[in-house]
Amino acid sequence: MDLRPYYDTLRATSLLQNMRDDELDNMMQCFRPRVRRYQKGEFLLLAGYENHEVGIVLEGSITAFKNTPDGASVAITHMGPAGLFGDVLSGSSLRSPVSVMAETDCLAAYLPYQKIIHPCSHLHESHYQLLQNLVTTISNKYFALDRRVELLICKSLRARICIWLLDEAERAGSNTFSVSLTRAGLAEYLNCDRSALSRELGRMQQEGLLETYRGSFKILDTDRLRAQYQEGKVSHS
Amino acid sequence: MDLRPYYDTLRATSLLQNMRDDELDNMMQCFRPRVRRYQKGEFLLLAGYENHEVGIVLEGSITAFKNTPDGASVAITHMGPAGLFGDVLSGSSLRSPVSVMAETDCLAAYLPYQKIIHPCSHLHESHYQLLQNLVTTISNKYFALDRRVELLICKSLRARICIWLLDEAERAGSNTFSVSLTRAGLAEYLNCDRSALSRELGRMQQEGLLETYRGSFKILDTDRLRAQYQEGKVSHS
DNA sequence: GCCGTCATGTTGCGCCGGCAACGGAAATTT
DNA sequence: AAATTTCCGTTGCCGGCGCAACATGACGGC
Repeated sequence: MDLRPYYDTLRATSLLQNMRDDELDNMMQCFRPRVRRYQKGEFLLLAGYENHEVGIVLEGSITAFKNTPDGASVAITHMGPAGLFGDVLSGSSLRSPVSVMAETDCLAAYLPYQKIIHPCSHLHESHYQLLQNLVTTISNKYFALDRRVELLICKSLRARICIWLLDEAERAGSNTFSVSLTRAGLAEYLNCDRSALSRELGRMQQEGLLETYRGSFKILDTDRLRAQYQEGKVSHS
Repeated sequence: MDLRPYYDTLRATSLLQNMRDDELDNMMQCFRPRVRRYQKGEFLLLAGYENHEVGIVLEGSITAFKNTPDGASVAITHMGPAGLFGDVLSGSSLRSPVSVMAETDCLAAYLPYQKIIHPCSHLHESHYQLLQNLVTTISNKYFALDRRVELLICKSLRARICIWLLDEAERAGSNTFSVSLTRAGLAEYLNCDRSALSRELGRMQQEGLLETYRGSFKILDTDRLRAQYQEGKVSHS
């Protein structure tokens, strides 16, 4: 299948960013990516299986989640076009801890990992870039997870909220920002009960630390937030 | 410096495993690794700085830790000869979240990341292997961290202990195993209070789930352990 | 309009687990 | 072997937060 119509999408991925058309031509010729269309609800990747392809979302959106052993499932990420999945996994020989499902009807392309890691004899300069991008992508996912751990080990809910607020404000580059997360979603990320989150946010508003309505937040006192984060850290004796 | 005396150590790393002598010769010639000796207490890597080398411990041992903003520090890992550090970091443009310090007098070699990712023109087959190893190494670190998150999001201490026990038993390939962790260390990993850990382990012994003395553990009822892990998962509503 | 659904706030109860303090065993030092 | 330090278990206290239950308002479909 000809992927030219999707070159802009490909270039939007962290793996293939800034690649020229002719470079992409070469790569696609070399990789011969598998392309498949999925209906909403179909699985693109099943937990428990090995995987040796890097998936790229071309159209529609997908969701990744873990199956908890009792049958329930916990959402991990949602991704739209230019989203990458299976990237970390394909470099490992482990079985996938996550499943990936089509959130809407969607289209995905798969690059064989072996071809990425073991480029064909007539190497192009761009292939080095691809390798570097792969490593960078995985590394960045590692650090994102690391940040999550940093958050999770905080013993007080207040501290976790503070971290999240400060992080989010930094990302937005402003003390006022809004997110698409629902309260329940935020509670899940912060690993706490939804009502407890509401309660704590309420308290923090009373104390004049911030204002919030639905998905929008406004930090009023950054310094005090930072201070409160220190207190509620780990300590455990 | 001639690294031949350390080839066996190099081969013990996940990065350079199974490389033949002549392959290592070629690589060392290509990489010209920096080698440095450190005294106990010296820093091999400082938090807050970028890093673009992969460090390999040749002699002695090192420890990696995070500086918490209030000056304290939390240990992350200890590594002896053939340990790798800075590997995930070097692929990213981020500043290091961890510092690495010499735990004893030690010797370390550094491979320049750019040379690893961007092999010289006369490519050797072994270099592809190296690249693959690099990706695999980073991926594995990712999944180790992922496992940690899995553990941390369990709301009950009991569930966290169960996961840890089951994981450790699987790793040991036996229901009886011992670890070098101290109780305090285990408590830190499980993100709980040391006394709370003792209390819970005591209860679990009373219930006939396991026996433990110091660093040695013996699982008596794997099934019940697994069942208890299910109950104390996330749920949050 | 009316009704069902979903997102959010609120509140009382109860318990898990953090914390501090102590005592004893084990390991290490002198 | 005495002394010192580290490690581990135990226990009482009580506060944070999970949990369930309910109320409210926003949204959308009929």
